[in-house]
Amino acid sequence: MQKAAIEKNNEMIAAQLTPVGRETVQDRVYSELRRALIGGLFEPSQVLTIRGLADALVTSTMPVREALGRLITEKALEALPNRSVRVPPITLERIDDLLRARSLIEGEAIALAATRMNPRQIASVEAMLGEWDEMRALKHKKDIDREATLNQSFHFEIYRCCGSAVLIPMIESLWLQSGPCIRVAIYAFSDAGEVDTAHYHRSIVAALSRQDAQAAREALVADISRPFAFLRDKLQSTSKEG
Amino acid sequence: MQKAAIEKNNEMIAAQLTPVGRETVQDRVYSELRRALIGGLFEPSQVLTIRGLADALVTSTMPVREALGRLITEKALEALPNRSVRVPPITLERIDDLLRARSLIEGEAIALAATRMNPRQIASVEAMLGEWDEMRALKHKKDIDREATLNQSFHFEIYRCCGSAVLIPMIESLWLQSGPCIRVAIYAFSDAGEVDTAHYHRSIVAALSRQDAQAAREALVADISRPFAFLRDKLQSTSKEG
DNA sequence: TCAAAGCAAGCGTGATCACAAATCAAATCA
DNA sequence: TGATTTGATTTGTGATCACGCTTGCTTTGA
Repeated sequence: MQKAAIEKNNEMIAAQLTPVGRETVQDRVYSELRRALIGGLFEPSQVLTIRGLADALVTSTMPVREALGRLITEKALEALPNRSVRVPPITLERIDDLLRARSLIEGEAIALAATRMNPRQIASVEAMLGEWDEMRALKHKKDIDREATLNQSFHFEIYRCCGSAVLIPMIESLWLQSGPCIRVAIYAFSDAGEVDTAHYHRSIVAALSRQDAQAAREALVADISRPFAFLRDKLQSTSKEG
Repeated sequence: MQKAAIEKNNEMIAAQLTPVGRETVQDRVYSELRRALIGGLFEPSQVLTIRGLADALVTSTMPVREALGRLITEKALEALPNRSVRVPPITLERIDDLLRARSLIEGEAIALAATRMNPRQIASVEAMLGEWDEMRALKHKKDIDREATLNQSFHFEIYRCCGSAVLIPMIESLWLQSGPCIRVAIYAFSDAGEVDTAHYHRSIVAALSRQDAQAAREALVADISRPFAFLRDKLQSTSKEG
């Protein structure tokens, strides 16, 4: 019986190769649409069609319609009575509603994380802060996409430490819902002049490293409130004009 | 121009007829699976197949697969790496996780509702309490399904008053996730002898009627903690035996 | 000239088929 | 006898087609 030898050979092969994964087309479509939504590539109130997306993503309609259905159930998209689907429009009530929910849930997640993060994990998110500064130093403005991605990684790296398999998907859903709104605010930001966003993130990391759950929660709420407050003002002024 | 006459005739017709609705097969399948999940008709860890459900619901596979996909994204079902889908199993961590999330979010919802409910709405949920007592008086035990339905109506009637279009879908998702777990506990309840559940609901209504948000939150948390705590003890004792 | 009817293109929905992966059972070999 | 392999059945996934609804434009009639 050369069972052991075969086993060893397989292990050698396994060490060289990297798993190819079994992602379905539907999963890729779903991920791509999520990315687009969080990244603000779609405008609020924009209507999406199955065939149009299928053409753009170079697949058939089948994976797209299932991905759209999933995004509708998590309120990232909206099903109109006409049976067409669109990106939810921005309203003042919705902005306040989203901010309240995010403060509540992400606040709880970071408070939990503050009591559970080990030094290794804290060092990891602290390192992201440095990477951030480098990027900012190099190209004074621009590259909003890269900054947004980094911001997302920063937040979820922390949230993952809260140890809740229930809260994290909810937070993802909230980011999905607020993505299109936030992006509108961010773009307006970069026109209106930069604000020191790094300051908030430093406060968060500082609170985490001394395991101060309450301070972490407050710093986080201040961080996520910023774009919402900006968007709120912008919306109110435009509605006055109209 | 007999426009006014035509208009009047149309109104008369509309008064007689009731809208026929435009629910798709997929929607019906989704609702039915939701009902089954919250009602605990499926056991934890039970595997569901598309064709099996399609046969049981007397449709084709298409509406079922889309409904399953939607339920998977809201974590009401679980996609295994084998690509089969099952009802999520019960674990101690999951129970604590769900209870924490529900206390947080439903607690916030009821606190908001406490400040916003008008006398009309309060009277409505108070009336449900009476209906409850009647049912309980008639058939001493039994009819758990009816009681569960009433309980669900009671809670969501309150939550709807919180005025948040973001929180309510999240609460629905949480009920969906905890449905199978809760049902296991409820059935064990009715064996172990009834507890006075009406007491908690009276406390909730009392707090709401004097607009005491904090008391309402505490009464609610006590109410939803009960089956979770019971289930928790049951799980711990069985794991000791095994 | 303008509103209403009619028509055509586009869309979502559901059914069916083809294919590949997984599962289970019988058959095979050591 | 017990582990392995082989083959048949079942399952999920994706593509395609047919049907009915919606929408926008043209045409018709007053």
